[in-house]
Amino acid sequence: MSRSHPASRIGRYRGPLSPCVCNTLRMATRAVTQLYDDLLRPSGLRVTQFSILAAIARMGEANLRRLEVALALDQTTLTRSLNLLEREGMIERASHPDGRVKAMRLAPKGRRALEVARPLWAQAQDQVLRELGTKAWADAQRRLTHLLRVAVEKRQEGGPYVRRHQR
Amino acid sequence: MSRSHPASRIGRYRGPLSPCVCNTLRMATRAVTQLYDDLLRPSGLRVTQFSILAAIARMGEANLRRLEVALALDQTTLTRSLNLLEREGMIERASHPDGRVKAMRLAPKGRRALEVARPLWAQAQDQVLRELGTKAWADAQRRLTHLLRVAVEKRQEGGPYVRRHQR
DNA sequence: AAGATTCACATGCATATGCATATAATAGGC
DNA sequence: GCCTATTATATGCATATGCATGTGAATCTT
Repeated sequence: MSRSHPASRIGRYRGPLSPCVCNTLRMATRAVTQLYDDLLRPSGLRVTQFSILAAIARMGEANLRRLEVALALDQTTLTRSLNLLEREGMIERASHPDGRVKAMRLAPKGRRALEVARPLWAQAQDQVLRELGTKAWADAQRRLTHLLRVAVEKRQEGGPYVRRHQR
Repeated sequence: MSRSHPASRIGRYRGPLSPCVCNTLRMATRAVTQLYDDLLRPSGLRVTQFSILAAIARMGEANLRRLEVALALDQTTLTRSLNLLEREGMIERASHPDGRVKAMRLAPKGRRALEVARPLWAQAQDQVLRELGTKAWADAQRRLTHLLRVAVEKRQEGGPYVRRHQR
């Protein structure tokens, strides 16, 4: 198992891996994503897909705009992710009066997958919270959510280097 | 600028966006990455590339294994990222006694790009730390780094659902 | 109601990410 | 030294991500 060796070296490392907030977040996110994905594997869902399905389940019926807001995920990414989930039979289209809107809801297969995934997700969540501490995470979550809001607001203001296409 | 509208809706949202640690991390990481990338744009580097170049600069000379450990980034991802940086002329090969090792170091162009990028990175870092609070971030970083280590250790132990290829 | 504008979504392109596996080179055991 | 195991990196495949832009449908303006 050669792939496990560098892991053990990471395991021995002490001290901050990088002073960059973004890089630290990216590193932690990669590792945590792998942890969730490992545990979710029997459900056939990755954590990214699980999050989207769970969001749709919460909303009952969803479209790109609402999901873009709820998941802070670019619309163009969502278009493709939803197409994948639709091809897999996890979600299906729902009719909508506005001809522009592509409303989607859970399909039976998606509902079943979600039911299988939930307890697996809970395991991953437990493992992570045990390490972070529930209280510390509540605090971190507040701060990350605040940061998320601010970052989004900054670019909507349009800073000097935020290139957007204008018409 | 239609792309900015959903952003403004995210801006109005209050409360936790998701109870899932992984999803919260992913959302925050996406937003923060965009903030850094926006500011880094004049340097021609994305924050992912910046992190790799900075790591190589710290090491002086690097190979995949060392970077895999330092960046907690899969070796196969690094192979491709380094190829891109090499094609761009940011890094170059350095000779190495072990014929298997692909040692790399900064090329002049990479050194220059890094110098352009550093103050831009500092701006992004400042903006983020101003929101998070330097002290709170120090705490969060400790926890995230700990979590990273634990997540990596968990999969090196090989949990029930961690499929690895054996020979 | 026609024309312009806005809105919701899709597409082309490029990078980022990781799993499963392949390949090449070194190290070890005999 | 030879055969095998290990190590370092690469490749095939698939998803994730976002920028720039395209397309079609609703809305607004006059």
